[in-house]
Amino acid sequence: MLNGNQGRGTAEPDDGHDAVRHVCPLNEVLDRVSGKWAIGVLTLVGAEEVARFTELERGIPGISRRMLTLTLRNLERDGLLTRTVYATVPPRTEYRLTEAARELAHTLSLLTDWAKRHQSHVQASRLDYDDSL
Amino acid sequence: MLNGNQGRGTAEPDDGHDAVRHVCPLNEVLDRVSGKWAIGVLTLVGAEEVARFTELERGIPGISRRMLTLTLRNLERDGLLTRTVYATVPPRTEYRLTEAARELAHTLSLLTDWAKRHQSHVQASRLDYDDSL
DNA sequence: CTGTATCCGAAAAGATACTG
DNA sequence: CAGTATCTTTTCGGATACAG
Repeated sequence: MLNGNQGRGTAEPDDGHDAVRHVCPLNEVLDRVSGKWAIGVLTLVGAEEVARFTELERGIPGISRRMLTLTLRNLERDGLLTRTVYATVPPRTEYRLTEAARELAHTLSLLTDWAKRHQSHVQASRLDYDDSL
Repeated sequence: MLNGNQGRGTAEPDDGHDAVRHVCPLNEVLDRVSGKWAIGVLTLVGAEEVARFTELERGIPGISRRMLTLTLRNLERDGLLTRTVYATVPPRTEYRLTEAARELAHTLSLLTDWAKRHQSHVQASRLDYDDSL
């Protein structure tokens, strides 16, 4: 902890090169859920129980196919969701949260609570700060 | 929520341009604590109760002055820490967590718990995934 | 339908030098 | 001591085209 050089999350595959990582567990989690789309994907798959690619694409306005794929792959790699491919024509792929991801989602909801409790404080603080410039 | 186009955190000042933001509270929080150094700074200031600039610089190996400054400014702007400047020579600046930040830190510690509980699962999943490539 | 492959611009972070 | 200013590098994400 407090080791410095904590890598931030990325949607691109992670080589794990950054030698001084993997030390603070908290940054580890944050790496997993950071990235512009991870939370949205996690939340939607969780809400649907089981989700298909195009369904996610439609459910998350603004996401590109590339980013959806990248985000899904990273979450799968980290064991947060499973990917099941049916070799039919047309193909069908199903995504589901793992139990670990469901527990994570629960913990994250506590963070959401914090955000709701303090959102006016944060907003006011920003206005103050920006005005004082 | 699930609105798409959630901006990710940045250490650079945030203009708030990204029109479709500020909708999912969770992404709001994540924006605040993302950035490579935010958690480290938050944690160290919290541990010291009151911290000075150089103290933080020494306590967070690898951080540059620029990034320390940017990170501190963003946290201050969001009302997560206070900055008190004493116009002495040499100058002295003190940083403290706000109450909101202490509550945030507590919630984040629950995330850390998740990370510790699942870190072997995640690690194994990654090895599996990478092997299968 | 479920992806890949490329290329490109934007944004985050690092290096280095300078200052009240 | 506590920052700024500038420049460069690295990483992330968007756009577009193509494919099994």
